[in-house]
Amino acid sequence: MNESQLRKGVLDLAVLSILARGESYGYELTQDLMAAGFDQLGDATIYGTLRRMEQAGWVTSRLVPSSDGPARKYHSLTRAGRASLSDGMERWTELVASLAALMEERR
Amino acid sequence: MNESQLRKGVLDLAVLSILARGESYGYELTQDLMAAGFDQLGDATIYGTLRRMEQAGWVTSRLVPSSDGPARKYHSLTRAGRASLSDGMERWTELVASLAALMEERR
DNA sequence: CACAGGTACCTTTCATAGCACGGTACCACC
DNA sequence: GGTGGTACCGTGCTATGAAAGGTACCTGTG
Repeated sequence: MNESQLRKGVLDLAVLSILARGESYGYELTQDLMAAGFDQLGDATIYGTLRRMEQAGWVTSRLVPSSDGPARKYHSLTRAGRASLSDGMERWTELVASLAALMEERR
Repeated sequence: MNESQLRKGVLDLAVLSILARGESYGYELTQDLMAAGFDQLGDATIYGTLRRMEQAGWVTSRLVPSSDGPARKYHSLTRAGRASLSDGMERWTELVASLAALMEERR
């Protein structure tokens, strides 16, 4: 059970949560997530996640040129993305509760 | 983000937690887990998990014939399995905290 | 000017885990 | 003898996190 397996699926929730605070771009998201405790997070993981989310209609993106570096691709939540976040948070909470119950009973 | 993705990695923790209460077998584990809130859990998932755990040295198994049904394969935690559970619980707690922080800040 | 380093994005490829599906086999009961 | 519950297993599919590599922009510094 390596760390990466634990992260599976949870990462979507983390990204959606950050985007719910306002638009962001891949590089910044990676930094934010690592600062939030998601260690050893490769940037390719985030870019893949964002691409999937855009295909699913959860986020939209716009390319914004920058004068002091490469262009940034800003992503914002759509209505569907917000719905998915609510839904995911609910199931996440249930999962946490289920596991907490199991771990509590252990001796 | 389907339910099964959320479960990735988490299932190991759930199985280890149950086994920490005492030995059990695949079929019973499946029942217990579904009762605990892990809906739509296929039995193949559990058998695969147990097989991986045995290969990893986290559990041992013994086949016990039954007079009122097929033989059962009982699994118990090894010392390494117990260590893995402790470790996993710690990282799980951290992950839950990280995500809680992210979800809280959302508007 | 060359080049290192930070920023920012992307693609290809791989390993893994959950799951659907199908199969085997034992036992009890009607 | 057929149905239903118990109990196990193998094969193939799919999604996803991650490694590895590549491109390109800009700001220093030598």
